[in-house]
Amino acid sequence: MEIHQLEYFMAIVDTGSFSRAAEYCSVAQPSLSQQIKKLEVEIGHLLFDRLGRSVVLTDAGKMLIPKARKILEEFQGIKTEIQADIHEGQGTLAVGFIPTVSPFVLPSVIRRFSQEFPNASLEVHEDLTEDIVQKLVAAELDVGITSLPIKHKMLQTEELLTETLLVASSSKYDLATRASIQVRELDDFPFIALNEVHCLGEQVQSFCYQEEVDLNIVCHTSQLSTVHKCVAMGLGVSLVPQALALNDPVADVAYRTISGSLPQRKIVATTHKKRHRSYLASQFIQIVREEYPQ
Amino acid sequence: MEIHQLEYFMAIVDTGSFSRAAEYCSVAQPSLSQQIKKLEVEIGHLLFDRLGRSVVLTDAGKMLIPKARKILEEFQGIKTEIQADIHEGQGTLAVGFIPTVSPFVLPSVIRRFSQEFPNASLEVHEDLTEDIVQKLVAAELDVGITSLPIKHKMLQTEELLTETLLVASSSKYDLATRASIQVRELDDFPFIALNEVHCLGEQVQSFCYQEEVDLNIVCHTSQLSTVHKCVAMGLGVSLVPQALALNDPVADVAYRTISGSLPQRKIVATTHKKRHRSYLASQFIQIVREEYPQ
DNA sequence: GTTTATTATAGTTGTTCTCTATGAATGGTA
DNA sequence: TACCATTCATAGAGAACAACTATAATAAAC
Repeated sequence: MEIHQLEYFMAIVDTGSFSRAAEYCSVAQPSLSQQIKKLEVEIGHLLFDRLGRSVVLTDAGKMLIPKARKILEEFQGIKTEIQADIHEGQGTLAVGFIPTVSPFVLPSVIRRFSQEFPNASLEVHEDLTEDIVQKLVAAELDVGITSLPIKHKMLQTEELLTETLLVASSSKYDLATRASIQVRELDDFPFIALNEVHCLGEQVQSFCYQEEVDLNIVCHTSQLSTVHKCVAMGLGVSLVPQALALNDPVADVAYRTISGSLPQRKIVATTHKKRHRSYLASQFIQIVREEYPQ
Repeated sequence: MEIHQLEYFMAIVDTGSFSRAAEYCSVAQPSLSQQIKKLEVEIGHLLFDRLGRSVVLTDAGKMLIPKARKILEEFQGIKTEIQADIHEGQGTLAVGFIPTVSPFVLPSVIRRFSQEFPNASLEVHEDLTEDIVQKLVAAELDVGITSLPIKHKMLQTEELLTETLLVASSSKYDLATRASIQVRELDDFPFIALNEVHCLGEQVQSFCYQEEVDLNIVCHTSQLSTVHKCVAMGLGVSLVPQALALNDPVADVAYRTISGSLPQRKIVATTHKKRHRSYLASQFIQIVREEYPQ
């Protein structure tokens, strides 16, 4: 049973004749006769009685009408419905954020995305870079908001912004009031370090290694907010993302730029090279770009 | 867009791979790839992202799933549903009776038919032979219960029974008590004639013409029941179908057989030669055969 | 790096749908 | 009655399309 056979059938029903139906369907009349015959054989009943001058439906034919009409309508609808669904932002989107980014952007991004695409279903994961990479490769995530470097050969990155790392220091230390801060000076103060499972922790460490600064680490913690609190309590200084300073500034803490070689991280949208980037994904990335505190 | 394309699509969705889907559908994998590509082109969106090792649905693909599933289910159902409908007596049947038959058979036939085929839709027409013939030819009726002759070359008849016409006479006339009645004797009594628009009226007339009986007609009426009442009132005698005597006997009327050449009419089921006789039609004819008073 | 698994591409084969031409039958008309 | 017009069915040729085989390209696993 084929679609065009049902189309021919309904054309005959509507026009009341094989010839007129053939014209309506833009095929030769014998083709139509042949296809109807095939349909009749498959269904096991005659659909029409051929009276020579006219054709009339058999009971089986009458029973086929509503079923054929329904299927044809649905067929008709498929293409346009999918276009419409995509156009009106239907769809699902699974995104991942690294924990050193999500607190500052997730709330506003989710709010805007939900407003702009109320029909979409958004699924947000907060994971370490490694897990995000793995999920992107496995297509469990559509977009990952991470920081460079992303090394997997199946993934591609699109730069969103370059975020400066600021020295955060409570007023307890004179760093907070220094006119300019050199990297080398960091080892004069106790340092609150983020655990290296975070890419940010790794980045700070490698930055200091490059700059030949031997940090005086007094505390390792696995959450950036804990680092922040420790700094606020005057337990030490740290290097924190600019977004933290912009988003959650604490009264007694100064956020200062380092002179000379600037510690930075690149925030990127990571996607699978081989996967088609959906409209929702593109829009989501654009929203992150716009909502990222700068 | 074709059915098999949707089948291939769903097979890939279910198996998670082109290769496994190809095996499942018993086609070569390239055929499947090709058909999916055609489907994607027609819909205007990729349905799957090919990641090499695995394939994952795009948004468009996800949207297609419920629609494809629905259509395939309906397609699956069509054939069996029509078989089932026919088997359980679904369908419509339009039948016609001539007025000189319907009073005696219609009620019991309709009752039995409705009991045996509660899902069927029965449409009963009561018409003169001429109209029944015309409607049968135009396929407005499926079966006509008429009396011979039926002359139209597009129609065929199936004999149900041969019905004897009886002399009906009230006790007012000695016909009622005569041991045997000869045709010739009919002209000794006033005769109540049925109008010749009825085939029965025509048949009585031609019978008498053949037998060279010159009827003494005192009344023409267009309803058999009126004839009957006139006879009961003693206005005259008449020739009436046996079924009338069996079904609606009146106390003071005798129904006698004519000796010698017997006036008869053949009751037949008339159908269109070129039309398929439906199960319901066959069953209906059988019911009429069984329920006809004899 | 090699192997295995998977999809895409190319070219050929085979099926099937469509077409033209013609036949058969009905219904109306001279 | 005979003829003409209309309509559906049949037959055979051609075209379109889907299937196949073989092979390439790619990614994941060892």
